Amino acid sequence: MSTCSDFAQLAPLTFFKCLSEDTRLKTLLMLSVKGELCVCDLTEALQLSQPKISRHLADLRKCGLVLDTRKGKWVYYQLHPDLPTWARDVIKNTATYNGEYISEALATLPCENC
Amino acid sequence: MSTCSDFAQLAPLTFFKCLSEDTRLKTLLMLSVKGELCVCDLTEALQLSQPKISRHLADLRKCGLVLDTRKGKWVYYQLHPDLPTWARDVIKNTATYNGEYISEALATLPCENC
DNA sequence: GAGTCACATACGATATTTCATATGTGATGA
DNA sequence: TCATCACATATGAAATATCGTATGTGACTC
Repeated sequence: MSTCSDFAQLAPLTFFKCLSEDTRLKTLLMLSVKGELCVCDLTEALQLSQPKISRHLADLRKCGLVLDTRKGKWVYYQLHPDLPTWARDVIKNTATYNGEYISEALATLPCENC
Repeated sequence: MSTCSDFAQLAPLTFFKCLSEDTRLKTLLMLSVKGELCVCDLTEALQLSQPKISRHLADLRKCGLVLDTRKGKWVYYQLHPDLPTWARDVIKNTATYNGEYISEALATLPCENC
């Protein structure tokens, strides 16, 4: 997707473009459920190449949907704390009402608080 | 976008792909606010060519997001009554919290119940 | 039934997105 | 400081989406 350097408020179109690709959508839903995941978690859970995951995470970062935090060698991602409420709700509700869409991916993750 | 012949429940990815393009997103938000609009209303409000509007409406139809009803020479569109609640809520809340995104387009419509 | 209005669709051309592969970068540890 | 691990980015090719233009279709009017 196009680099979305939105300084202003998150534009709805920008937001939904981020949700319109399988890897990005699953990543956001999983982050909503799990709170925080590192790149290798996502690579493992979605069974995809590391560059592919990384590229989509970069898109989400540029649009302000996720926040990355380095902890030693690992980089952890979470939904951005400044996400507008309406957008956060879209992600949360989508995860809630479409459990089967991410259940398989979630199953491969170490069960921390599930 | 690809033709989405989803027999099953509306898949979240299919849904968000429909929302990921300017014309389609504005159309859905306007239908959410106005309830029902004909093709010429949308063409006028969005200032776009008739084939362009028509093509995007066809996409939304094929994905089951809108329902069309012919009334004489005119074809009226509405959000599909069978839309899952979570999907309908996404559209409604997006319209509510992003009024400025469609306000200009809405302003050109005859004011019926605004 | 000929003309017109409102809308749908077909067809290439163009633009955008996505991807695999290769390579770069920062942190850690020997 | 050299190697390695975890991750990011660059590049060009391939797939997908979008568009303008032309044309088709159903309903109404005369």
